[in-house]
Amino acid sequence: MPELPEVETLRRQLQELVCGERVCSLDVRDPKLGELPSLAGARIEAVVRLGKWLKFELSRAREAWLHLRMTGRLLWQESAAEIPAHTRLTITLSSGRLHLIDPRRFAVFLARPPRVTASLLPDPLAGLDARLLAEAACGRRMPVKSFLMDQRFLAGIGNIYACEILAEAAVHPQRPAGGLALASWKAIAAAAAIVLPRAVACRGTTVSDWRDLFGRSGTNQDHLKVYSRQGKPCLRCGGEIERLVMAGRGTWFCPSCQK
DNA sequence: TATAATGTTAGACT
DNA sequence: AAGTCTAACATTAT
Repeated sequence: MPELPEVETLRRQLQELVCGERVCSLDVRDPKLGELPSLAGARIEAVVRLGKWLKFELSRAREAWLHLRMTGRLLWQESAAEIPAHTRLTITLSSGRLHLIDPRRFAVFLARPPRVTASLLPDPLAGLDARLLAEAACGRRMPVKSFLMDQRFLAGIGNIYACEILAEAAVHPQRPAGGLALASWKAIAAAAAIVLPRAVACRGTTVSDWRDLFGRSGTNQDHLKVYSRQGKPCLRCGGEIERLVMAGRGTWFCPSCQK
């Protein structure tokens, strides 16, 4: 579910809310989470994002890593309200409780850094560099959409934002990444600089179940140009948005605008 | 009932 | 060898 803008939304809200707080207890409700870090007594010093990973930096050089995968979300509760359905983990702090809610149960929570966190290129929210993109894609025949979503190259872009960035850049998702001209990479970098910060400002895209730390929907769904819009008119040319399947994922684009 | 869903990855195939 | 595709994970919603 959550991509870079959604995870960044949580990071900002957490940083504001729980920094300096001490962990009272950790309540594991789903054994599938496996061995969990012993966090009780630790103080949360910072919350950092690496791609779609959230890293909690704790006192005494401890840390915890969270990846929400498809349906994971975090919910902050200050009162002793009922524990929501699909809660897999509850972290109790002095001022409230943090629930990991995750119907599909794909999310992972680790005491150590995951095997692969570093991507080749800088964080997309800091701005993509056309030259670096062209260099990283050089010689690759993989489609540009797969390239944008490949966390080894770029960390944080998932299916929604790959589709939206390519629509904004007017680049066809099936174009081989290695064959793109520098002008196309410039268009993609410029598109990402519009799409991603706007999605962060909107607290993410709620097309089904995404909610922020306080249970509120995001508003970026109002800005989607192609995602999930097959058969609807392109907002730029009026033509029909098409859907195809790439690497098993729905892929939406305007065939007349995106070449 | 069948299909698809915001992610990742192991294993098969080319 | 490198790149690409499929299935699997588990559950809900249409």
